[in-house]
Order: sequence, then structure tokens, then C-alpha cells
Amino acid sequence: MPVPKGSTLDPERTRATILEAATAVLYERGLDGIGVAELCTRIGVSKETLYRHFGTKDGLVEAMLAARSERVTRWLARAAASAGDDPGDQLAAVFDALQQWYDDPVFRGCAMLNAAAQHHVESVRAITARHLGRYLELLTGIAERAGALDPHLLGRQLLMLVEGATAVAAHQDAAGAGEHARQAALTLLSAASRPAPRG
Amino acid sequence: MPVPKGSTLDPERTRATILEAATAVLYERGLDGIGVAELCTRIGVSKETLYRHFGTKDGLVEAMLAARSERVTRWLARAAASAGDDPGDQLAAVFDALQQWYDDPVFRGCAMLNAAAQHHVESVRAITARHLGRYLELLTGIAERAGALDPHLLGRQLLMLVEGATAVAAHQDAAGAGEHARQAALTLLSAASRPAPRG
DNA sequence: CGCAGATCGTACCGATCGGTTCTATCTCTG
DNA sequence: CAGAGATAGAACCGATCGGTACGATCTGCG
Repeated sequence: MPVPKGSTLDPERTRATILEAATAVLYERGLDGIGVAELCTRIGVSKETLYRHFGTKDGLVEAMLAARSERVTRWLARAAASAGDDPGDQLAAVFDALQQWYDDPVFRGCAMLNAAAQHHVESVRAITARHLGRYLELLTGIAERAGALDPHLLGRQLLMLVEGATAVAAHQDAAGAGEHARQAALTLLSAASRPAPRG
Repeated sequence: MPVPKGSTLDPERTRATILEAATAVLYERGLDGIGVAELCTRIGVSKETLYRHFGTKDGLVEAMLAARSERVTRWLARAAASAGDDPGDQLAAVFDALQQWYDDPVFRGCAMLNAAAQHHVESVRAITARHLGRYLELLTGIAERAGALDPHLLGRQLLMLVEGATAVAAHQDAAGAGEHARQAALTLLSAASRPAPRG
């Protein structure tokens, strides 16, 4: 093999290490809240290595955000799937998983919304939009399986609850935010599957 | 009078002019997305004048955010009050007002959440938390007048819908976000005033 | 008119930024 | 062992940052 695999000199392993460490550091400090020099120190890698793998700081940021979006979406989808076949149970599982995230000491809000607010670059905004699209797809699927009269509308309203709960948990009070949002979500789910109570 | 009033040399007028212009520019470009030099050019004021009035850039940012928070909260409260005495109408008016904001070409999401995501300074985060507290107070008041069984819970869920709708409108699709959130809010309001449909 | 002070425009400062380049070292392969 | 490639570490670069200093200009008051 011309390229060593699994060793400390394996480029792919180095890249993965950088991505993983940068994800945590950039989430804690903010995309522009830490320079490349200090970032490399925290990661434990030289600047030359970082630039060889990602070209620019923006390149690292975009790769990190894309990887994080996919990872988080899979995590939420797995939480929903592990709750069984009932759409209500799946929806509840999503918000229970969110509450566990809110209770994590490192929780600092939705990384994608934070990134879009910090970094006024089109590619970053695109990653955020795609991330919300993934969430919307997951929630709309639950709405469809629940027999909602307008699953796309309900999915969008559930997405608002997810992002709203995350924002409230981050900036106001994390305690119970997931549970409160879950209860609201189940109320919407229940109301969307039967005729509207008033007209 | 030792101090001229209303003229271009009136310090209070100058300060108000800076605050108003900086609010728009910093919202468009981001708190750290524009330097003091360019900011002063856009505002039409010299650096010395800006620093005499606000001390530091952070001082300007904090004064701007605090003023914006109060102004926006009053705007939302007025929209609710002008809808009459019915809590449902008041809640609908809030989301109708939000939809008008979402349709504004300069809309770029909740300025307070953006600020907290960008500027990792404790005072900015405090302003954001206070802002969400003002919203919560407004929404909890509506929930109380509607006779909700748990007005604090409902107020918090409505706050999630407000911030969630703003985030979705900013990063996914602004069309109809306010209306969709309004419908969800009215569903929650209706359900919160009567016994829960299942337990 | 003459003074006080608010403002402008510009030059300037030290610090930090993203990014490049260099040499030395290490690891794996042949 | 020899060579190729990956990495570390530090020096270095131009640009930009927030903030300060200074002289010129303007305005309103006495």
C-alpha cells in the first residue's frame, strides 16, 4: 500500500481528527471567535497540516458544518426510529433527544443557525438551509405517517418548534424546554389529524 | 441654554442618529462583519465622534441592541393591543406582524439571536436573554387572558413558535411562515384552555 | 467678534488576523 | 538503509482590526 492506513501519518485519519476537534472548538468559541493559530494549538496540529487538508479556514468551516449537519440529522432520525412505529412516539422521542442535548454543559444553541448568523458567506448559509431541509424532511415524514391532513404544513410547524425550543433553551432557560416543546408538538399532531376544532 | 438643541451639533441628536444608522448597518452586515472605519463612513460620522458617544464598539453594540429590543417589543405589543380584547385575535395579530417583518427585504432573522451567536460577550447574551424575557411576558399575558390552564407553559411554547418561525423564515423560506406559526399558535391556545384530548 | 465645544478627516498605533514558507523530524515503503 | 511523503514548529507576510491623537472646521453663545 502506497499510503499508510490507521497510523499517525495517515492523511485521512489526520483529516478526521482535525474535523472532530474543530467541530467542538468552533462550536464553543464561534467560527470567528478563535484564530487559526489558537485553533491549531487546541486541535494539536500544525497550521501547514490544516491548510494542506482544507485549503482555507472557510474550507474547514464548511467541511465541519456539513459533517456536523449529517451527523446530527442521523442522530435525530435514529432517535425517532428507535421509538417504534407510532408517529406520536417518534415525535416525542425527537424532543426527548433534544432535551438531552439541552442539558449538555457544552450546549450553545443550534450550530447551524449560529454559523449562519456569524459567517456571512453564501456557502455557510446554504449549509444551514440544507440542514433545516433535512429536519423538515424528517418531521414531515412523521406528519405523513400520522395521517395529518396537511403533512407539509404540520412538518413546518414542528420544525419551528424544534428550532424555537433550541433557541429558547440556549438563550433563556434550558430546563424543560424539550418537554414543553414535545407537549406542544403532540398537541399539533393530534389536532392536525382530525378536523379543526373551530371551522 | 449652554447646549444647542435640535441642531447638527446637538450631542443627543448625534447619538440618536448614530444609533439609528448603526442598527440597520450592523443588522445587515453582522456585528463583527464590518469594521469601525467603514461603519462610520456608512453612518456619516467620524470615528472620534462615535467613540466620544459610546466609548468602545462594544458600547455601541450594547446600546444599539438594548434600544432595538425595546423598540421591537413595543412594536409587537402595540400590534397585539390594536387587535382588540380577544386573546386569540391578539395572538393572531402578533404573527401577522411578524409575517410583515419576514417579507421585508432587509429581514435577516432575529437580531438578538444573531447578536448572541456572533458576539461572545456576556453583556450581549444578557441583552438577548432579557429580550426573550420581554417576549415571554407578552405571550404569557395573552395566555393568561385566554384562560389557559398553565399560562406560563403556553407562553413558553408560544415563544418557541415566535423564535422558530423567525428562524425558519430567515434560513429556509419566509413565505407563509408567520401564517403557519399563527395557525399552530391558535391551535395551542385553543387546546390549552380546555382539558387535554388524551389524559 | 471671540470663545467653547462638537465634529470631521486623516494619520497613526499595536495587536491580531488568515495564510505562506522554511527546515527539521518522523513514519512507512521498497 | 534510502527515499518519499506527512507533519511539527516557528518565522514571516500584508491586511485589517479597534482605538487614539491632532489639526482644521463649523456652530452657537455671550
